[in-house]
Amino acid sequence: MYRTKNNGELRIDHVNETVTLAGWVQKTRDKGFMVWVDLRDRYGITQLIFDEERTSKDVMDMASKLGREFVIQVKGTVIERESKNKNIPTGEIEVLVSKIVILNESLTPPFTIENETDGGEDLRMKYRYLDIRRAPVRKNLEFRHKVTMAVRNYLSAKNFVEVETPYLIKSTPEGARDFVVPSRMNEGEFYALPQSPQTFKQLLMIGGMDKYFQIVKCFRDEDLRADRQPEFTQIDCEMAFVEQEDILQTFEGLTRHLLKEINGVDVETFPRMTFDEAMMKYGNDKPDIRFGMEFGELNAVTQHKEFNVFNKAELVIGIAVPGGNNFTRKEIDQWIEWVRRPQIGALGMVYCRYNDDGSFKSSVDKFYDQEDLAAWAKATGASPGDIVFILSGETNKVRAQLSALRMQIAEKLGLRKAQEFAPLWVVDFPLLEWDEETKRYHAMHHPFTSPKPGQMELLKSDPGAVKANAYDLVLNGNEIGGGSIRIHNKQIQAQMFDYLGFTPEEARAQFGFLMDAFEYGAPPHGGIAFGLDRLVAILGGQETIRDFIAFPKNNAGRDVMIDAPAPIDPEQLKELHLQLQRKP
RNA sequence: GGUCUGGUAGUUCAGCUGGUUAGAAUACCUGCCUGUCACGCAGGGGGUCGCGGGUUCGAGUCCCGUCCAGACCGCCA
Repeated sequence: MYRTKNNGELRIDHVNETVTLAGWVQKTRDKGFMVWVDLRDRYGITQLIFDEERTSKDVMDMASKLGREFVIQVKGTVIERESKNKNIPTGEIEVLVSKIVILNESLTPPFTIENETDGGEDLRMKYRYLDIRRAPVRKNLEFRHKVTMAVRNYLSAKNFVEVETPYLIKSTPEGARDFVVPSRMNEGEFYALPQSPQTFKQLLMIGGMDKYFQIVKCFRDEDLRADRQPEFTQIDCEMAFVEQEDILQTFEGLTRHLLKEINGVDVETFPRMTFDEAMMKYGNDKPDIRFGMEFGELNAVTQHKEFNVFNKAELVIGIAVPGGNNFTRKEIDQWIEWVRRPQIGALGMVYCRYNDDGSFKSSVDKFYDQEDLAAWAKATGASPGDIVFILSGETNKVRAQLSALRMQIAEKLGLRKAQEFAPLWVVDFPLLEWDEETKRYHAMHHPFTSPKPGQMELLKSDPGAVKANAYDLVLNGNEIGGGSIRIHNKQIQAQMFDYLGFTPEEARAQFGFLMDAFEYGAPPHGGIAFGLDRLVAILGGQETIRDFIAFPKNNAGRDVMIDAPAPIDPEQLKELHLQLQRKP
C-alpha cells in the first residue's frame, strides 16, 4: 500500500498515529538542522519534518536532496507542530519522517506549481499535466465533474435516458465546416464528425425514446475564440410529445437545479424576451440583463433639427451610463476612440451629460436645446449624474456597436458580477437569416426547425419575417443553450429544404433517412442543447472555457502538448487512398 | 481571410530619442542558518534579445519579410 492517508486529511486528533503518505514535493525548506517538506497531492498539503535529533542521518541526507516535484513515499508519526499554520487545514500537525522512498525523480518544472503560477499560457498548455497539478486547474476539473454529475442525476431522475450516438457520420454542407475522416474500406469516401447529434436524436424520438439526453463531444472546423474550441461538449436533449412550453419548463428546471446545487443560488421564474425585443433593447440576441443600460430609440427626438448625421441615419440609439457624468473629458474621448476602432466600426459618438442640477451638456449643443436633450434622457431612462452615449447608422450595425459598447462599459464599471446569475429565455427567433455572401436565406438555427404555426405561407411573401419555435437560454450575456421544436412531417420538411435552396435530389441524398423515418409515425418532438464547457465556465464565474477543459486546443486548433495535428505516414495515406497536393 | 498586441535568462518581465560588459524578480546550484511555512543571509552559473534580410560607424531598440502566441472581426446551420 502506497499510502494510508492522503495529504489533506490529517488533523490534531491524529497525533501519535503512524502514517504512510505519498505525493509530490511542493517545496523544501532546509534550515540545516531541520528540513521541512511540503508534500502535495489532490487533497492538500501536509508538512513533513526531518531534524538532526530525531531523524536518522541517511533519511536526513535524502530529505535535503529532494527537488521540486519529486514523487516520494514517507512513513512517520503525526506530531503537533511547535508553530502552527492557520492558513492550511493540516496546519496544526506535521509528520516526523522515519522512512523515505523516492518513487520517482523530476526535472525542475518549467513553471511554478502554485496557485499563482509564473507560467505563461503557452507553456502551461505544453506541460498541461503539470498545470493540472495546480489547485485552481484541478478545482476547475472537479467543478466540471460536479456539474455533469448534477445534470446526469437530474435528467435521469426525470426519466431521461442517456443514449450514445455515432461519431463517424456523414458530411452536410449546411452550417459549420465539418471535420472529415477518410474511409480506408470505402475508397474516396469520407465520414464527418458530428457538429451535433441532431438527426440522431430526432431518430431516437421516432424510435420511441421519448426523453433522451447525452453529454457528448461535438466538432466544428471553424476559427476559435476564448469561448470556442473545435471539439466541445454539449448536453444534448430531446423530448417527444412536447410543445415549446414543455421544453422551456423542463430545462428551466434543470438550470434552476444547477444554480441551486452548484452555486447555492435561488432564481425565480426565468424572464422571457422575444428575439425582436432583445435586438431592440440590447442590440444582441444574448443580452446580459444583470444591469440596465437598455437602448433608447431616439429617431423621433433627434431628427427634427439640422444635425445631418442623425437625420440621415436609419437608427439613432443611446444608452444611459449610470454615474457616467463623472467621466472626465479624457475618459469620454477614450470611449469615443473605443467605438471608432475597426472592430467596432462606429464613425463617431455623441454624448450628453446629465448634470445633478438637471441641466444637460452635450457634444451637439449647437443643434439641440435643453428640451431636446431632456427628451433624450427620458428615452434612454437617464437620471441626473448619468451620461448618455448615442450612436447612429444602419440599424443592424449600430445595434451591434452599441451592444459592444454597453458590454464593455459594464465590464469596466464592474457591473458584470461573476456570482450574480441572471438567466433569460430568448424566444421567437426568426426561422431564416439572409446571407449576403450566397445571396439567399439560411436556416438561422437548423433546417429541422419548425416555423410558428400558420406561418408557412409567409415563407413565400416575406421569408425574413417568419418566426420559428426556436429559443435560446441566455445566462449573463452568454448563450448557454439553444433549441427548437422540430418539423416531424415529411411534406413540411421537404418544403423547408426547398425554401433553403436544396433540390429534391440533394435533400434526398443528404437527409433521405430522416425523411423516410418521418413516414413511419414520427411523433411531435423538440429539444435543446447546452454548451457544457461554457455553462461550466459561467457557473464557475469565468468566461474562458479553456480553463475548464483538461486538454484544450490553442487559438489555431493545435494541441501544443501532443503536437497535433501532424503529418501522417505515406503508408497511411496510401491505405486511405489519399494523395497530398503540394502547394506550388 | 483580416485587424490589433506581444516574442529579451528556466520563468515572468524592464530595457527611454539607436550608443560601454543587456538588467530585475523568481527559479536553479553552493555554503551558512535551533521552528520554517512567500523562510532568511552570502555567493554562483545562466542570453544567437523568435528567425531572415535591410538601414547605420553602431540595432534588443528603426524598416521589410517570416514564424509563433494571445485577443478580436469574418466564420461558428
